[in-house]
Amino acid sequence: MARKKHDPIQEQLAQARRAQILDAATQVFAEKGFHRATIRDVAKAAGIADGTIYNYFENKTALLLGLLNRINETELRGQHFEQVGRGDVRAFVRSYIRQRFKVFAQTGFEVFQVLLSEILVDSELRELYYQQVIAPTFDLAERYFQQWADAGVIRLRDTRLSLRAIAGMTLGLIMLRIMGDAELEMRWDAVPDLVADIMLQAIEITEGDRS
Amino acid sequence: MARKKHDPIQEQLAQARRAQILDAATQVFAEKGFHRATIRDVAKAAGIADGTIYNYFENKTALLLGLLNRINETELRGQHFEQVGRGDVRAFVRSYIRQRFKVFAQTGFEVFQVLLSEILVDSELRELYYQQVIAPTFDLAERYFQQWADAGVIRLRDTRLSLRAIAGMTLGLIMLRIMGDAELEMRWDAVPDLVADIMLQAIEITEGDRS
Amino acid sequence: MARKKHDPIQEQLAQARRAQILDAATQVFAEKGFHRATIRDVAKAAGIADGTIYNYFENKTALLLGLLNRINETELRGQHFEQVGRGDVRAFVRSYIRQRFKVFAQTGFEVFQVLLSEILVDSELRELYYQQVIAPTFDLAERYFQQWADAGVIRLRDTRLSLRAIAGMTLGLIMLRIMGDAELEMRWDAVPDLVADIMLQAIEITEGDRS
Amino acid sequence: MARKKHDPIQEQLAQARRAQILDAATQVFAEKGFHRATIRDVAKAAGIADGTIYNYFENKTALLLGLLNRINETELRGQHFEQVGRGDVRAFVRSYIRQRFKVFAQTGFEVFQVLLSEILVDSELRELYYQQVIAPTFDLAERYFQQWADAGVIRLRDTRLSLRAIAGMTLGLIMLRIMGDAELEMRWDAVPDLVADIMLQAIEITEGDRS
DNA sequence: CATGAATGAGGATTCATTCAT
DNA sequence: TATGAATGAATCCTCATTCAT
Repeated sequence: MARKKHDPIQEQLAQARRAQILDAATQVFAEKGFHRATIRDVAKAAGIADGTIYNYFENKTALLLGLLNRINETELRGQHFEQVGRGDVRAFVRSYIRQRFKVFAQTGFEVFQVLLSEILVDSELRELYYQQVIAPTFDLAERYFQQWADAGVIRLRDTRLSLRAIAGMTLGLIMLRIMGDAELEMRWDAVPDLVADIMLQAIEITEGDRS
Repeated sequence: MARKKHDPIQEQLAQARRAQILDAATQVFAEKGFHRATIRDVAKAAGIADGTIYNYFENKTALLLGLLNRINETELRGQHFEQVGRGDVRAFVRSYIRQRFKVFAQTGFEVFQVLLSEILVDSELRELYYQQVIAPTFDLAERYFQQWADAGVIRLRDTRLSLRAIAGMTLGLIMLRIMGDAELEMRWDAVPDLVADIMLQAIEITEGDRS
Repeated sequence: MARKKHDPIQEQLAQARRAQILDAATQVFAEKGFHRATIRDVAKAAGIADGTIYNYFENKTALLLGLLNRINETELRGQHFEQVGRGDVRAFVRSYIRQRFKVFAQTGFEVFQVLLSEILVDSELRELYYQQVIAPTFDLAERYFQQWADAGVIRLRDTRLSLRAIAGMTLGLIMLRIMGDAELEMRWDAVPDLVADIMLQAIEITEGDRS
Repeated sequence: MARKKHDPIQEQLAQARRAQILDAATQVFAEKGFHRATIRDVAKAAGIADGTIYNYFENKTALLLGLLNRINETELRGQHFEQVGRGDVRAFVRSYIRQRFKVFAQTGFEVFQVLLSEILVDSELRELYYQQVIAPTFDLAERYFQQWADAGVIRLRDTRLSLRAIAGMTLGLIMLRIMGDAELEMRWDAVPDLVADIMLQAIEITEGDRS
């Protein structure tokens, strides 16, 4: 009668099972869409019984939230990065953008496919995603930009809007790629630097910074 | 029994009814999502009976295709524009971008909300959308850019990819707006010119053109 | 496009269908119990499709409430009787009890079987039943008894409790019969008068009334 | 491996566990009903794991039978009483009825709630209950009554039916109380004597016996 | 014996679609 | 054409039961 409730081994097993289920859900949802995919599909993909899923997730919707949380964690791990950039704005921006794209690649496009799809038509999920993922990123970035603008390192007419344009560019590129654009699929590696370049042009770095 | 099939009045009525149903579908799908929304929801929103919908659309999926076709038509009407721009690249780009955003506004964000959502997880629809809407736009734009590049009016390292970046920016901004970004909602009117500016910077117009 | 919503013919058809479903539900529930019986069982017994039931009843539980309401209506129709008894207490009581048993017979034992079973373990239904069926009966009866007691026609130490004893006797006899007591099944016709007799003895009618 | 099977200590422990489980089952079943209550509910209420229940009971239904058996045992212990009454019929009846109610109180109303509910819709359980609990009681009582009737101590037109009326009264009062009748709950202590009185009136004790 | 994760059959409910009126 | 009642396939979820630890 070993007390199992808070046994760290049990806890690890449970976490592994959750991950296994979420992986299966990602694949299946990306393929058939959240609604067309059945719990049985997910269970089969995970190699477990239907009912088992409910030992780890309240209901089908909770699987989506599970995916969202996972993204959050990945994002947060990615954010540790902040410190990296000091000194050179150009270097910082390039490095930051690259970092972002690395995080996306880690997360996997399928997850975005699934989440974005639902986010578009589920207002609750939408708000959750916006609050937990989009807004924090914007806030962080805005602070940086403002700092640089105040220091005269960059010139930027409309920080908030420009920021959204860049973020939108990234999001849109991901969507276009998901939509199957051959060019993007083929040359995805070139994308981060392109985005960085466009961004750098947009923020008009002053000469003084260049030297 | 007068043959009603090709009666132009009948035809007009039918078109009106189709439009009425698609409008209702757009509203309902945007609110609840394609799958969560029922045919009954659509029928109620349209003020007709469930069965009536099936006199105008094969099945539920056909409603989505109906929306897609409508977009196509709007887009095509928008494309008439082509001729407008000659002469000045700057003016042309600004005018083109404005035109695009006007078309989006006409189409209505809800339609994108619905279509994009399904496009992300329905490969058939995705291909249809890509072939019918995205690809033609890219092709057209590419031709223009190449033309200018060849004429030395602009300098562009990577036409195809840059193009996708700009298109992605537009798409991404629409998505961010759909997601409820307050800044974008508030200042949507300023967005087209911002996009145009960033685009113009990206394509590095040569000095000669400016004078 | 005859407006069907409030068409009295449609209304009648709907009522008939509801009755048909409730009849089927009664049979099936009585046989297998509310929980063991499936909606499919009920549908089959009613000769309709599963889904059709949901056009007339919100859910499975609503079938129970439907049965309860039906009892109410039968009871109320039975209560019209009130006027009957005047003058002689003995005659009144006998006639009243007989009337009650007639109503029970009309309602059918199966309905009680089903309802009582659930009432015992479903507090909501229990309260509903008590408020709608039991309490009104008690109130009415109490008023009569009190009236007679005040007029000195009967002697009764404990009106409220005695009343419950008599009502309990009736209820209990029904239960014993449902339980399959052979004696009661065989001689059910003799039961009303027996109950009336015991009741009459219990309320000790004074001599004056007898003459 | 000491043989545990017939170890009296083990046996006692097992009995205790069975009792513990049945107690939990009674509470849970009474609250939610047999079907709505889950094995997990019972296990939690008993403070043990789901699986453990199956070491003591074949399946969920066996829990009901376990409750029934328990009632039997209580009843049998109560029946020891028989001897008490000799001599005076009045005293005997009062004492007997009181005894019955004491047994009911011991058993607990919840158990009746649960069992009666299922008995009403489960024919197997119904027969079991009738054969094991009701019938023996009737048989016993009938013999007494017949004996007294033969001895001329009481006058009774219809022994078997009257008996059922009295038993029904008891059963019905219990049901009314379960149904939440405030009067009965408040004055339950007065009930046994009331029942006894009504019963005594019903059997018309001859004068000779009174002196 | 005790545990509780895993199982998967079973059932309530929904909803796209049909069709008689 | 319009209607909306009827249909029944499809699916989410529950939960009794098993069994490896």
